[in-house]
Amino acid sequence: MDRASVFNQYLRTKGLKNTRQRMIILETFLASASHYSTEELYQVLRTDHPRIGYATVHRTLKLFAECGIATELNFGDGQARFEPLYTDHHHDHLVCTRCGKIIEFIEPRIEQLQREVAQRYDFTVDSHRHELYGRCINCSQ
Amino acid sequence: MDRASVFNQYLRTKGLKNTRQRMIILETFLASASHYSTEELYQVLRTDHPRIGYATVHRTLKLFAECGIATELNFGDGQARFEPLYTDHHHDHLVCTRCGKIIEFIEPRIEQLQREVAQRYDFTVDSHRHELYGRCINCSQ
DNA sequence: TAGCTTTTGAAACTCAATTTCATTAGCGTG
DNA sequence: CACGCTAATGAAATTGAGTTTCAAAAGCTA
Repeated sequence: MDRASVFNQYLRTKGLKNTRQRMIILETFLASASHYSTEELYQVLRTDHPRIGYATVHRTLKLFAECGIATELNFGDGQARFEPLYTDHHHDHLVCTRCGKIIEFIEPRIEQLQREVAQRYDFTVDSHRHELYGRCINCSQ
Repeated sequence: MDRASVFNQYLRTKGLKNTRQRMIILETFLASASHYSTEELYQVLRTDHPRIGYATVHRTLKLFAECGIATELNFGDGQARFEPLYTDHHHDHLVCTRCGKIIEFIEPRIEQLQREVAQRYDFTVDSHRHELYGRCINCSQ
């Protein structure tokens, strides 16, 4: 089932409504280069849909996270960011502190070690954050 | 060189002043169980030093981070937290989302894999964040 | 289509972080 | 030690992302 269907089904089961704004935001969000903050997505939407309000964008992104088609990220710049979630391959992030570029990486051995660590402390992990900050190849001199 | 000396030397080289407030905040911060938010440290200080203002606590914690004796953490609860930095053993965190308990863990094999990942993308790492969120042993049913 | 419920969007509000600014306090020099 | 300069302090104001409010508009179900 694709992410649009997941979202629509989530709306239906929760008794929420399938509105024009939500569909436009969903479409734009899924089509976009990911890692948008609310403000950034709002600015992108303004071009073609100037009547859609910031609060609606914000609430809709929260809904995406709730229903599992997006994850909320925070890279320490004081703005929450969202990315479409691909359930079939978990990844973490390299964040360039100069140009803002975000690189996704997959490293199953790290995931495995995380499970080991959690077990060591009798800890039940629900989620994790793992980001490396520094310079991407273009920004290192 | 201990952390108090590092801070004092930092003040001197930057032409900043060694004030009563800064010394009190430093002492309380180093003596404390770590991972204080600004607000929490401010509340602790209020007991014995009610004249020290919130802004001063905030500015002083930022100074600690600047001079390298503390690191700024963010566990997604909307408040920055600070912990005294021990340069001799880097660690990451397990964060209990129910009781707020914070467990520090060390796993050199994860550090090593991080270096591998960075190399894979020609990325120069300056810092990283790695936190596992879930339930500690007391909070899992 | 009616009637009920949710959504929208503008504006207001929240809350931590940060800045402002007049007063106070370090600190180097004479 | 006092002078004078500079930085620090603390109360209050400001910022900015996030969230809530509320009257009007729109979706949904019968």
